[in-house]
Amino acid sequence: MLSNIIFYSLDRAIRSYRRMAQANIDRAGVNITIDQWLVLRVLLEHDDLTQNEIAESVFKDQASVARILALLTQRGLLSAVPLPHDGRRTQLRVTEEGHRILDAVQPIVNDNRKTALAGISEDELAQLRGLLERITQNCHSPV
Amino acid sequence: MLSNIIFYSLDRAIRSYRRMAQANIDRAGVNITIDQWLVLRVLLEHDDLTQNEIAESVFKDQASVARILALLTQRGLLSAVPLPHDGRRTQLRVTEEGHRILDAVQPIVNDNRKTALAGISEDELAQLRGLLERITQNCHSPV
DNA sequence: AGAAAGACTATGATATGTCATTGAAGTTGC
DNA sequence: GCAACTTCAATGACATATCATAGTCTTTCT
Repeated sequence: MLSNIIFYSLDRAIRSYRRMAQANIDRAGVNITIDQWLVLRVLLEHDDLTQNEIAESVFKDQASVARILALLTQRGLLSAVPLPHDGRRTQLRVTEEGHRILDAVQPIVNDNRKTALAGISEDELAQLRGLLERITQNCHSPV
Repeated sequence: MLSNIIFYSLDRAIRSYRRMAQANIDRAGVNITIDQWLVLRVLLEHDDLTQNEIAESVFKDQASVARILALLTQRGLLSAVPLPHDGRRTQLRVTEEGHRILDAVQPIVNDNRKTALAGISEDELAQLRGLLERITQNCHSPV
């Protein structure tokens, strides 16, 4: 049975969460994806990261980040100001509209987390986190 | 910090695993994706499922399954024989080549699992599974 | 300075995820 | 036996994941 396979359970958990999270954002009438939200949120605190740094911090590919940034900019949630000291890069600033969306989404995200983790204690959460970290570590070690 | 967010840890764990798993399959010279492998494996045991049934069993969308089936058929790993009693459907049989690939991939998948779960006890695994199931359940309940 | 090496962004190609819809085929109710 | 409903597969549209590479800009080395 697939349900015995831990990675199937993992996949199911994260996908269930993503579906619920996105559905709740959509229902609130906010037009953003959770991945875009995640990137935008990182940029709120660090506006001078390279795409690779952003990618590392949200555990995505540089190519994915590039496309997400393009969409965020195109939708006016982000502004890209050329950096004087490096012609390849830009400073990525969250716009007014971007702030509005971040503000609108934050409570939804909090609710989502509460819903998803209902009935799970702090101890269990810590254990879960620890196990996930170990799996991540194991998968990174070069064979 | 993002590392405090459980869903970020979840996402990271599953993506790390997927990257490692796919890299190991590629390194072995087998030309298949893990998602295609998963679907093919299900069809090995049940060749008369509808796309929706397959989708449910591998926790994917019907649209995703349709495309994966098209690719598997196109690559000759799967044959689609029309079902006499229902003109909309076909019987999906794993071909010789499909069997060869399944046989080649199985030991790699076993190794991957072993690598990913190194140092994690049966008890911990059971707990992990339980927590993931609870999260999945929580996310499914209608708000 | 000039060349080689490295960093950075953008983009092509392919696969998948998700929602929505279409069109075909089966089922039910009358 | 026909109309309404349901099931099923295919596909369009868009977003993301991944790998690879191109093109630009910077740094380093000599």
